[in-house]
Amino acid sequence: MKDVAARAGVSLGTVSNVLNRPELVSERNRMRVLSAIDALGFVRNEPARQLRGGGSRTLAYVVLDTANPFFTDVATGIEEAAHAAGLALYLCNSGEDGVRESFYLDLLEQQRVEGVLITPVGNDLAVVSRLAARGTPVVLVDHGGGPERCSVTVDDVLGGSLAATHLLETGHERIAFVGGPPSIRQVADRIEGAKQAIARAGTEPLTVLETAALNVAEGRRAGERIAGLPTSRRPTAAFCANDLLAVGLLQQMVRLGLRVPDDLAIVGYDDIVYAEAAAVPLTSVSQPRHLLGRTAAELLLEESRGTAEHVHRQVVFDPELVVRASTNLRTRS
Amino acid sequence: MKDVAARAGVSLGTVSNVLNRPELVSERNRMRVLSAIDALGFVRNEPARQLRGGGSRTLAYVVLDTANPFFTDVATGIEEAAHAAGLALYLCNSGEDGVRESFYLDLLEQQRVEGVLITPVGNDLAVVSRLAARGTPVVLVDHGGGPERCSVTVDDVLGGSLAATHLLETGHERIAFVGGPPSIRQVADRIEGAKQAIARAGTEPLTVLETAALNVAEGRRAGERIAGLPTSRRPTAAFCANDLLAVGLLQQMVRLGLRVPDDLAIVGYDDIVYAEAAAVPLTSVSQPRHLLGRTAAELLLEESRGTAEHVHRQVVFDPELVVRASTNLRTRS
DNA sequence: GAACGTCCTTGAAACGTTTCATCAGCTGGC
DNA sequence: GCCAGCTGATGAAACGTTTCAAGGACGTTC
Repeated sequence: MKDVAARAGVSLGTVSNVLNRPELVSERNRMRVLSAIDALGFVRNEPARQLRGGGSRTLAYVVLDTANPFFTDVATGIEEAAHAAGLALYLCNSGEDGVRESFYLDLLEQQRVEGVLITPVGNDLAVVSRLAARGTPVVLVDHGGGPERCSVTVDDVLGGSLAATHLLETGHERIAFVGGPPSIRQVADRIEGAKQAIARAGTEPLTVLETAALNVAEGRRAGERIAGLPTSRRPTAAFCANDLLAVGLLQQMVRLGLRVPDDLAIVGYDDIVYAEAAAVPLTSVSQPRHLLGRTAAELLLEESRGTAEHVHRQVVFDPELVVRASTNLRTRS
Repeated sequence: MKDVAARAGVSLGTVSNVLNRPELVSERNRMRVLSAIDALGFVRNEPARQLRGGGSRTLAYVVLDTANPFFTDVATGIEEAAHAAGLALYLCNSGEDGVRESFYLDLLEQQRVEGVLITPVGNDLAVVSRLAARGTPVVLVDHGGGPERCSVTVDDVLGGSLAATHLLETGHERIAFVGGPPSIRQVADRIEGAKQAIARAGTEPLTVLETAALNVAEGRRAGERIAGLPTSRRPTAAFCANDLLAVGLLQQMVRLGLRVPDDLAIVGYDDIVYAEAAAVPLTSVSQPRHLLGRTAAELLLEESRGTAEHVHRQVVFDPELVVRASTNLRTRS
């Protein structure tokens, strides 16, 4: 910047004014400074700027798993809102690793970002609380955090209930839940919702087929277990904790010669793009991913800009059921 | 930091030494400083640190599209290498938007990151060149950029050739390519490779079914077109520019009552996790995504740390064919 | 007991901005 | 011709670190 000032024949302060309050500078000097900047290829030094001025104009989202399409859609929603407010968004991938998560949180705090959005790895929010206590605004995404924190979630109990209700209405009385481990809050809530709906209907209680993880391979394994049951005890419908499981389950059914939805109806969760693209398009519980992200970003902006007393809010969205061929007998070819 | 020094009863310099060269400080003072840091909840101010010291210990990857599993896998590879070198990785999503891309590049340059990895939006590398010319190390990912730049790519001509050769070897003589627009370098190269293989075999020339984009919906549309052809002119095999197209094509075939691979064999590209999970598991050309990312990060580190004369390298990986049921008659149920 | 090392600690300078009080030069009014 | 008021430019201070030359305390050696 010193060089720019020298080349334009003005003082340091004037260059700074051109950059920050151009209306205070005369036309002539503004031009000279701008052309000097251009000629020298000058690039503002953001760290120095921040040191003096404050704001970093940057938000960060610590993602649980970038490989999961659900989270990347949420991230897109966040970015949209951030961009509208003139802020940049950095994505950090914790990869479900608590150590990496806190590594990134430390870094972001040191970097003095304007605020942090996070889908935390576990249920222990100690690191997050520390961050917030020291003054960095934090919003939890797809994870509740009590009244002293902003959060945005989707009602998983309702989602479970929607799925089970739909299966009951299409005539199923023997329903299995496929998913796990139940220590994941989302899984537990979805089971709970399904159980409630079934209790209301008064039919046979929900069977839970626990899986070790929420991926395609586990879905296939669950498919083997279901197919191995005697017809009399085999469920006529399966509600999967997410679409990856549902896809695996569907694939295994086809392989073993069982028909979907005739022999087994399937409901997934998340409504990822591949759910519709499956050979038998999957009925799935859809979450407003985009809106989830956008709302989270807006809460964060509100918290970070709100001068003094900001009221923490916990926003809960409702999921929706998307019915497709995997449960709908009439649309079968 | 001043407060910490005061509370510990030492000078500023000593606090800094505890943080950066603890071996120079006496046991007693080190303890006092550390406990003062703890008590005060002191967090290093990274911008100030950078202003004085230099390095930002941060890399960034400007991703073309975070919703595409291919790129998130590449990102995972990058992160692994960055982490091993003690650096953090920020992900920025250009979302195939040139304006956003250059917004992020500017920001990263101002932020003085150690280096930038990028999968550029278009073929115009002007912004990238400017960045590099000013001294920020840049590595292109999945995009070639001439000898004056480091880049990491996969040989798409070879990939196209592998796919076509496999189809020829399994007895197909009427092969269609599904994909587009051909202005995308990857698409053009894959067509080129397939054409070469077919020319070598001397069979009927490749038909190209151009699509407007590389997604599932376009795949379904292509499926309609293929199914609509009279049997005598209908291809017996389709090579799709990526797996999303292949998934859509497969789905449409099933819907319209055509069998895969009997009536139409299908080969996809990218080998995304959903390729294996399709109801008829897809044969696909697999790219070493993880390795691609790791190598790119290593090149960047080499360039950013290499003191003076760094030789730009263009690394090209070979793709591999993964054969599954969508082309392999023998494994059909 | 003086001279010399070793080991720690210190204070000041520097990094590249922004901000702010001050000042120079003009214009216009009387 | 003088002064008030205004516009625009200026230089210095400040932001929170790191680094480095210099100095202090203490122990060892002759």
